[in-house]
Amino acid sequence: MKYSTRGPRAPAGEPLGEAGSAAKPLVFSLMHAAHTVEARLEAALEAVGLSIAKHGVLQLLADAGEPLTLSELAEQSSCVRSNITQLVDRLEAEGLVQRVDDHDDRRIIRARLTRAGVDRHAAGAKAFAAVQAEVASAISSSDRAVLDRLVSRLG
Amino acid sequence: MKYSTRGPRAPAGEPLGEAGSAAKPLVFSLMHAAHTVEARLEAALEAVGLSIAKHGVLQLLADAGEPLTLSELAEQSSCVRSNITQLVDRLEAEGLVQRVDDHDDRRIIRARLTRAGVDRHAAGAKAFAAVQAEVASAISSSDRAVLDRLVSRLG
DNA sequence: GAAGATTGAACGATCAATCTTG
DNA sequence: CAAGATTGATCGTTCAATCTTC
Repeated sequence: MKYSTRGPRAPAGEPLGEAGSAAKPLVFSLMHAAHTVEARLEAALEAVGLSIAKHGVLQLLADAGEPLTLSELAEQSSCVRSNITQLVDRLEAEGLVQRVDDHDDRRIIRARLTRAGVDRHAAGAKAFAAVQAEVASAISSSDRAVLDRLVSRLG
Repeated sequence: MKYSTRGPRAPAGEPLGEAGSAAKPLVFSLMHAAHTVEARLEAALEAVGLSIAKHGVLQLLADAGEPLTLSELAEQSSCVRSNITQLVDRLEAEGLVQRVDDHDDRRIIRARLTRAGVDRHAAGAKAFAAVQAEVASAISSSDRAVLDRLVSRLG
């Protein structure tokens, strides 16, 4: 979910004395930062007709360089299979991917990038990279180190 | 959206030479950290029968200490009004809030915490605070300062 | 007409249940 | 029965269109 960016307005048992240090809980700072970045990614991708989710699937297929089964896509996206079913439905409706059957195992269905899908992915990757660079430039490498430590402690 | 936690497997133009420093783009580190925290919040709230969104609304009502109009809830939640309409539908169906009409202006509808809503909010706030404390304890105050700077630069 | 709320459609996500194939 | 994919339900979110009331 898109957690509200504003923390509790008047935290119940707010410990006074930290007046100047803006005691907004870490949790909110973190989520606010992440949502800001996500919003930028969404805006950049929207300009080329993609969502983050769609770009994610196209990226996986482009990286693989060959069609992937829907289960593989689900696993690599860390989501459930039914999610991919629907995402691929929409991508297919837009003509960006195509379902292809496996002739050996008829349970298996792969998603294949179409010509349009390859093009769209290229545009998406460009937009995505631009945001990434923009964000990276706002952050010093020492800040980055802190963030990495944070991630590893939280993960 | 719940952005995939894993960055690009083999970034296109990956600049070699930073081998040891795990060159996963900042963007991914940040979102991964945020999603980890969000997942913990979700799990903690689920245990008391709440989602992050529902807890958010209950929190606003509890903070206000009085019924709020649906528009006020939407504004303070940074979401569109229709979102609140449906959220309040579900909260009302669960008996946690109640819609109350305004007798002066018949367009206005307020959400009021029920007794059960007050109790549920208390449980949610406790669960929420526990996660907050847990996260805070994993982070030094100097790291916190970095994160705050990050937020302000990104916002 | 503008404001407050609702409804309907769509997207992205999850879960449970089902269908088909192995 | 397992595995792969789909369907249907629900949640949270947005947007566009509508209804009622000011």
